[in-house]
Amino acid sequence: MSNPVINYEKELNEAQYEAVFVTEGPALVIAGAGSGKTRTLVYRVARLVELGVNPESILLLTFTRKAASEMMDRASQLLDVRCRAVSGGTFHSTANYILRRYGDLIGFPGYSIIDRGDCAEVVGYIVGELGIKRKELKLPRNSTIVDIISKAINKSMKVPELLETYYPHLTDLSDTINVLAGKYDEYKKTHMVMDYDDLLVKLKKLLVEFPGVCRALGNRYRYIMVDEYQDTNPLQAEIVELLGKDHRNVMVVGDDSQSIYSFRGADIRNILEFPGIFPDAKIIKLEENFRSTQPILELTNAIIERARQKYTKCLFTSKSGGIRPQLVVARDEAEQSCWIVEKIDSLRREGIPLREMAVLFRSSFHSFDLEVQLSKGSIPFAKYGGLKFAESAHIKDLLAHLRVFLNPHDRLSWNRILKLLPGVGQATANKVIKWLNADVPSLDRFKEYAATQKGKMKVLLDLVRLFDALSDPDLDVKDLVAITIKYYEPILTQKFDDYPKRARDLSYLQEWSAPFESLEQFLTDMALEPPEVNRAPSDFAERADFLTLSTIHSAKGLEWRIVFIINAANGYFPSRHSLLSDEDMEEERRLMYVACTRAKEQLYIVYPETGRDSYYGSVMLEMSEFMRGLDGTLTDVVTAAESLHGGGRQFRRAKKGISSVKTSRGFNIKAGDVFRHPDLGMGVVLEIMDRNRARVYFKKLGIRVIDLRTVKEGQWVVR
DNA sequence: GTTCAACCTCTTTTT
DNA sequence: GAGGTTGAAC
Repeated sequence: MSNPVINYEKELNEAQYEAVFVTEGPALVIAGAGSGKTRTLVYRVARLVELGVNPESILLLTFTRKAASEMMDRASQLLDVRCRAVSGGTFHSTANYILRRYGDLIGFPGYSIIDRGDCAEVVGYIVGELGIKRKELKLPRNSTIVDIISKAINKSMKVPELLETYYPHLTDLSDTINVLAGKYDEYKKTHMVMDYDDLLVKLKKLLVEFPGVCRALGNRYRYIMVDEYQDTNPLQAEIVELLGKDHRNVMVVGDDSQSIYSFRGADIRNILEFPGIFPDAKIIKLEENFRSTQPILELTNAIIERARQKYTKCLFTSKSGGIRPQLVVARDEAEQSCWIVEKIDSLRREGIPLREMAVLFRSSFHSFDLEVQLSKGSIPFAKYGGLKFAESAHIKDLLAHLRVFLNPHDRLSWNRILKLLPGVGQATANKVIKWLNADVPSLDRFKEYAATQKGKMKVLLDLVRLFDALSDPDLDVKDLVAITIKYYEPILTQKFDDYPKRARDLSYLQEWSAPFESLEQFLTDMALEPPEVNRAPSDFAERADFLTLSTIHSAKGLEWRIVFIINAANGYFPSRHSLLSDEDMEEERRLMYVACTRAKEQLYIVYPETGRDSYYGSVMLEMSEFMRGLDGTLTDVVTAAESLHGGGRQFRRAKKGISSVKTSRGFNIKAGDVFRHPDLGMGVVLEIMDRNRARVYFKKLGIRVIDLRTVKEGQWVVR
């Protein structure tokens, strides 16, 4: 504790200082993008601990565990290690922590947590049990049914009511889906499982029905801070209210113009109505932007000013200078990817590390093409968002074995692992599970069953051997994972063509499991806060410096010197699902705002002029409507072809008139000609550089400069 | 009756 | 790519 006293006045601006020093009573901090929100929270944690508050009685609720743990690290550096002891995490992990202790009061003495995929499987199982004719009824996919059930809970609506508003085409199925929702709930109760929503629902139930527990928890968490409050749902708001009602030391921090999770039930009204719940709440606005340069801020302010809903603040910066955001028009997705790769390469050569750059997109599949091109261009990257590591088939396979080992009641996992055995399909799996459930299911019972089997069914003994190996009490979590991997590897190789990649994931999983003290903790954590990278750089050299690819949702709260936004075209971003609803379009706009405000120094917004459509083939696209009217005024508009290779110089030259050239072999070549090179394949001429050189875009290799003296006339196909 | 390979479609965002 | 569907092969 030898750190010098923190100089709050020097290190914070006025508004931040005020937020840090309001240590008692309710407070609402409206924090604009890049206004030092995290900094403020960190200093406030340090301040409270400095004042002698027990760190464990500070509850810091954030959107991801990583965010909480980074804040605690920074506070520790500022003050001392006591800050590491702050109770921090997501709403869900905090709910889990509390329910593990008090769950028996509401009928859940123990439980496992199931993810969205598991939920869908439960629904599928129930549909089968009830003998519902999927096709006849035109029942939507299981995952859609789960979405409906979850949305109903998060928006506090009844299923039929929700269907009317959000899924009008499914109102005919209202009764069926309602029945399914009921059965689904029953299943969870009898099998002792909770989904993500349950964690919040059950926590609230506990707080409401057991005032004593509520008081005890309020007493334990004397200082509550909630980050990203604009993205909480009404259920979460009620939980905060219940926990804080005695001491009222509740500070919520957020930005109404960055609310991007309404699809998950988040309600922007939470933040706007906070002063209604705590009428004496201090309202503090952080409006100075420390992140972006003036031209970027001008663009982002313009984007959000055009929103229908008026927001509560206006950002300013004292930073001047900086280059204007660039709006880059590419011919198609291939050219877009190609441009990004080249641009990143040239920035890297200028000495900017990859870790200072990010490519952001609306939907995770938007980056597929780019991922391929980056790999070809030897640019290492990590991808965030989209299908999670923990949700991929091979990881779920592996974990299912451990889940059965821990809890033989888990019928979903039994089903999964049995079907992995050769010669075992759904019918056999059902038979085994039925037999197991005729009595109390246990590993011994399974062993008994396997022993009686003959012929093909002897493969069940493989599983028995696995469970025997896992039963050694001296093994730690990492050993258990290692043994299971060894068992699973032959199945993996057989099942997946891309098994080397997946095998790497498995060893990564093994690494990840090492610090856990119990299998239960490990499995809970995998459901609640799994590793977030879903495509990590493959080797150690690459791990030193890599590019970030991320969905905008996963980029929340982060910043980079250079940001690229791709596929900024109507239908992609804004998403085509949102085009018909004003409300959804408003959220898309906020999403664009979040994306652009991630950039500190340079911002590139890229879109392709043509796209692929499964019905129409090639289609024309238009620039994202959030950029309309801002192109050319607050952004520079360039085409990808011009901009490549520091295109300015070549662009001028092209303008001067070299658009066609007579080669030394005596025939004319012009930009736009399609051409077949004997070694490089099909290409299109982008630009004639001089008498002897042209830049050509090859389908296979991207852009290459070729020597015109070497080409023969017969190779050209004039368009 | 059962498994499994080959085809199809569709792809928003996440704790 | 993952989930669903279909039909051949056991």
